[in-house]
Amino acid sequence: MPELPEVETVRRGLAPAMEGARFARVEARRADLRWPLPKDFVARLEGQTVTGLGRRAKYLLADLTSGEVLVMHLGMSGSFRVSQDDRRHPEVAAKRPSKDDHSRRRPSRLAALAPQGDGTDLAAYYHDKGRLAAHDHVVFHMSNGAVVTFNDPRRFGSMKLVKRAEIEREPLLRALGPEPLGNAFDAAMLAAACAGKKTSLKAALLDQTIVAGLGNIYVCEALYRAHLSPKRRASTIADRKGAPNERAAALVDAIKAVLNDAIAAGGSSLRDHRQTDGELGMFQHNFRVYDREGEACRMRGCKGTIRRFVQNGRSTFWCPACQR
DNA sequence: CAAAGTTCCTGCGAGC
DNA sequence: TGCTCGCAGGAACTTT
Repeated sequence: MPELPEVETVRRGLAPAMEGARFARVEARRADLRWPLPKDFVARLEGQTVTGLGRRAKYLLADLTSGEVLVMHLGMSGSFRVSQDDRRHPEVAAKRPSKDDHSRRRPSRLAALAPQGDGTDLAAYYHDKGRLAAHDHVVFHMSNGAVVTFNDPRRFGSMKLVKRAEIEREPLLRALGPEPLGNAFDAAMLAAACAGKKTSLKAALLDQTIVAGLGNIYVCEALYRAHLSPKRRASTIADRKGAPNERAAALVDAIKAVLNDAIAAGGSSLRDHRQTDGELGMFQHNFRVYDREGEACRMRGCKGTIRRFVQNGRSTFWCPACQR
């Protein structure tokens, strides 16, 4: 699923559920996502409060009171879902008593687990396998009643705990290029990074060490908006000294515009991406080339047709008529 | 069949 | 010529 706009959409959805809340209980239902979770993963999370939820490129970063950072990546098919366990509120639970309600079956466990009275003691309420779906690998039961569930069929996603003080040295983050929506990302920077590159412009934009957060969809869309061919050599957006030309400026503007548009639309929903409330992202309806092979180019004055070809093992969609 | 991502490995060319 | 070194491209991971 997830490129920068989808991850940012997820971050915004998770923030109200997680920031300022404590991990009352954590379930690691699979020990292996992309890599094995640390053996003490649950212990290092439970009891910690999330002081902030940030994003770097396609990574989500949850700062914890322990001084560690929970680094999360959605891979290709990962998604987070936030639900509210209303049974933790006695007045709500009382309105609909049920013989099947797990909370009624566990009074003794509840009492045994009730050291604090603000959520931790109610953790037993949350355990409800009937609510879990296939590929729900990690579940965060927050002290505010929010239940945050990580689902990832392909398990290319990952979670890792890193000390805040060592975050700059973290291998996953260390080599990342600038944020495409940040001030550091401009025509001069992009041109300098592409100067001397023998690879294609498309491959350069997918290279997370040049600019961090773009993926296959938004690279295709940005190149289209900038009228630049994905086959063009990356070095041709710079002059011989590495200074930016007009192509670099157009490309930077196109990248920022398409990412901002996509974030405003809640990201793109193809197979797996959902906003954390389960709503679909909407930006897929605004794709101009991605997955539009054979359709007429919609660029003003262009009579071209959108084509697809495989580049570095991945589908590239473009208009050969207006992208040069 | 092809898929929104990242890491690891191999092969090639440049340069010493 | 031969040997590094770095870059570019491809495979692998997994499930639907």
